[in-house]
Amino acid sequence: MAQTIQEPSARLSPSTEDYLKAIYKLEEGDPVPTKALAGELEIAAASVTGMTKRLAERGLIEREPYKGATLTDAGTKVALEVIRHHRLLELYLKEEIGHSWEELHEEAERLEHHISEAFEDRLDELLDHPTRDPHGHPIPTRSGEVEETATQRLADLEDGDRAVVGHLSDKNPALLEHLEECGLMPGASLEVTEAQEVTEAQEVAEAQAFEEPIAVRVEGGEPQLVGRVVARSVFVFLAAS
Amino acid sequence: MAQTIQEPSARLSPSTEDYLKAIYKLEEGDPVPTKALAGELEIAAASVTGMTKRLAERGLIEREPYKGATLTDAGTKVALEVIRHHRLLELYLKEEIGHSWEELHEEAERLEHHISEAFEDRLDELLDHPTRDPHGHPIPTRSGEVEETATQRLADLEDGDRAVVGHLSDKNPALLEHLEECGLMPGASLEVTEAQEVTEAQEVAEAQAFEEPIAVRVEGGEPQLVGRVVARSVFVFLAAS
DNA sequence: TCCCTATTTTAGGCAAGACTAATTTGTTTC
DNA sequence: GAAACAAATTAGTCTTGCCTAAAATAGGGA
Ligand SMILES: [Mn+2]
Ligand SMILES: [Mn+2]
Ligand SMILES: [Mn+2]
Ligand SMILES: [Mn+2]
Repeated sequence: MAQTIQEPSARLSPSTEDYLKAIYKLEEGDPVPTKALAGELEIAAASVTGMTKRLAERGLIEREPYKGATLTDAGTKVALEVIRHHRLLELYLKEEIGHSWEELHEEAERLEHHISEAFEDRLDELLDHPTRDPHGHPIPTRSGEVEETATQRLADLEDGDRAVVGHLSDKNPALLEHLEECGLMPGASLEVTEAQEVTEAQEVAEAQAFEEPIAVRVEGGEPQLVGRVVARSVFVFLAAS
Repeated sequence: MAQTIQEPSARLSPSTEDYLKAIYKLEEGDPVPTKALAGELEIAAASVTGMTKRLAERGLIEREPYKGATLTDAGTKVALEVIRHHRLLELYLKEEIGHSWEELHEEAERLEHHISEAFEDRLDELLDHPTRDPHGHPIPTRSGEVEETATQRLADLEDGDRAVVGHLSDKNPALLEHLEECGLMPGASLEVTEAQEVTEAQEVAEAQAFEEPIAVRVEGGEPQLVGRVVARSVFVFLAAS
């Protein structure tokens, strides 16, 4: 019970930060169950029980046995700081260092725990105070504000819909390569067209790779077919019709 | 005894890497005593005994009880890799990110353990395959070659000696600031002059800060007085007279 | 209401890396 | 050669984070 408040200078462990980040990602109003957290972190459930107890003692989360974990304000603050590090790093590694989609995530996943606040600030300046990472995820501000995120999937749009790409799933690097070639990058405007407008050769190729394609025209380009699996990993802001 | 050889892919812990680096730094032919290592790492001697045993089991060092530790070839390779990371990072942070002398060392000390080989290669390219870090320390090549290091101190030169600055002690950031103002940076050519050539006002100022100054003229500049303490932290290559 | 099952927690272990206190060893000195 | 002292090692603990196996619990379905 005696929730130990320690000096803020003490660096939290990478493990601690990853737990808080994972809870932040999974919580949507209600508490995150042990098993969900275990899945996200690829760790045994029993280990999560132990760790979350310690996090609760430190005042970073609230824990309801058999229910799940919720971030406290302190915990949320840490999570957002780590996410800010992660996303600034990803953008930096992509833009300035030239890392591939493949390398981006892993490198940022490690470095996010080890850069100083001064480094964070330098990156922010150097990148001209960016608001989105290369996947289109919002970069939290230093004070913890987060921009809105798209919830609609490209795969769920209908003929004639116009939209702007918000963000892309970052699960699969190969898919990101593909999307880059298609011009389906965050910020791109697009329109869902009729399937007929697409050439047959392309149709065959796409159909082999990914079933049930959707026809899309990215602004300034030709109409093209995009596989449903692919289109499901593209999140868009639907334009008011 | 059964010295476990493990797959090279397994990342070594920061702690392990710091031990190897410290042994590399302290060994000069003969084994590094427990106490010396404990001092360098700011860790209790008993802890060092325990850790060095484990390092020996892993084949990274050789350990002679009551004598000390020596790096094996495998251990040396790791030490040089970490040092390469450290020095590339220091240069990068100074040149591209704009870190201060103060921030340089600490940041590099952490990040050296966490960057990927791909990142290392990118830094190397971006910096145009540098051979020296901001302090003038040689950057080991990927294959583990290390350039020669200066051993003579500016403080020990005599009137009329000419020399080129090799490297600077990296203990004290404030001192590095001072040296930068004096133009005493790695690569600078200099000449030790007669004390009389220096103005009296400067003499007084310098004498207050650091006793028993030495008179130095850096190429392209005016003669100036440099405190003995300061001059002791500047290592030079003496020019053949 | 009772039982089944998935989830969660408890119990017990382990490795890494640190600590302090006690003991041993090596070395120097008289 | 014994005593004294410094250095090193051993012994015993601690914390963090992970594991597996066993026990407990919550909640839905019969
Ligand atoms: Mn991480
Ligand atoms: Mn991202
Ligand atoms: Mn280090
Ligand atoms: Mn250096």
